Amino acid sequence: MPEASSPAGLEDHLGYWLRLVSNAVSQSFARRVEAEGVTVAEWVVLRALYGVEPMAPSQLAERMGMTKGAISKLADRLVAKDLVERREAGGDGRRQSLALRPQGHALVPRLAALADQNDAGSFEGLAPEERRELERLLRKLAAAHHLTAAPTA
Amino acid sequence: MPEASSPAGLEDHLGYWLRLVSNAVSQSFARRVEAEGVTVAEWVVLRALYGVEPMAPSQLAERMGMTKGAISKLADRLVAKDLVERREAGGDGRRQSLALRPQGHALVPRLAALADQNDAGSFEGLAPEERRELERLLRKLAAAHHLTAAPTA
DNA sequence: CAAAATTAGTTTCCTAGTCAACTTGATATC
DNA sequence: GATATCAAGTTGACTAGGAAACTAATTTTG
Repeated sequence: MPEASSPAGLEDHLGYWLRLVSNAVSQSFARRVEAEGVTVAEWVVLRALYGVEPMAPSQLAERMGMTKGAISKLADRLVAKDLVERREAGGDGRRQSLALRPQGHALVPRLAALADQNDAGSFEGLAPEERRELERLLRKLAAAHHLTAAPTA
Repeated sequence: MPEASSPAGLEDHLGYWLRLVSNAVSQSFARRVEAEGVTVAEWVVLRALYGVEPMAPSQLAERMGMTKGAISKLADRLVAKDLVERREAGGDGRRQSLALRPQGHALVPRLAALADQNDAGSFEGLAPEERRELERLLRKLAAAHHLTAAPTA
């Protein structure tokens, strides 16, 4: 606990530790997936599109907590890499839907393996029950903040 | 648990939940400090310089896990805002040191209060003992990854 | 002590986001 | 049915950071 008279320090905030560890884990994962030519955000999109019906950009934006502008550019990059395909959706000329192309579909399991490895490496410092507890706490916070996030399932 | 045959989903990774919650907490904090005209990274620098001897940019870079290039620009912005001062350090013409200017010093307690509020709001979904446990786990991970981070003390 | 290597910080180019203005298509209202 | 409004996506200006080339000052080495 800090002295009564001094302002709270960085280390006194849970948010600080969260950001510190999260950034390290994400950077580690970014380095891994870079070898497959994609970014973390691109992995999230690819996985979200895997094994489900084609999805609207706006839906992705909501799930990923990104703006529609960001998704638009992200989709551009994935299309340029031939991993994802844009289609006109339904009768509505505005709506489109994004779907995996074969190359993108094939990539998902490899990226998932990298994610598995990264998780294993990043959290090996915790005992199994600690990992479970961490997950429980994080999920609880996500729920409390209505971070509905990726159903992928 | 995912089916044996399907690749792991986003939700199956602890890193995913960590990033999700961390981003939400950081964005929330970013919105708060914006009212004081600074960014989260700037708060970290200001707090790190508060109540200690002037510090070299390279030292800050290491503590914050940022490149020296990033710190150089960050320092530029803080100097432009008159919150921080650059000095030539010691006899070595290369080294410099960064120190708070009065305005910067005065700002720290106000930003610390915002950080307190943000932490309170972000983690109110957890019981006190859960918060302590989360902090313990995060610190343990930080230590395991040699994220020595900010001593501020 | 001159030349080479090293170190601290800066700068340039690039990437990936946000925000807000814009375009275009659909819907609602009069 | 013309017009106003709304919704989906795109675009452009801007921001923050990383990587690597660069500058300048010090230190090491021959």
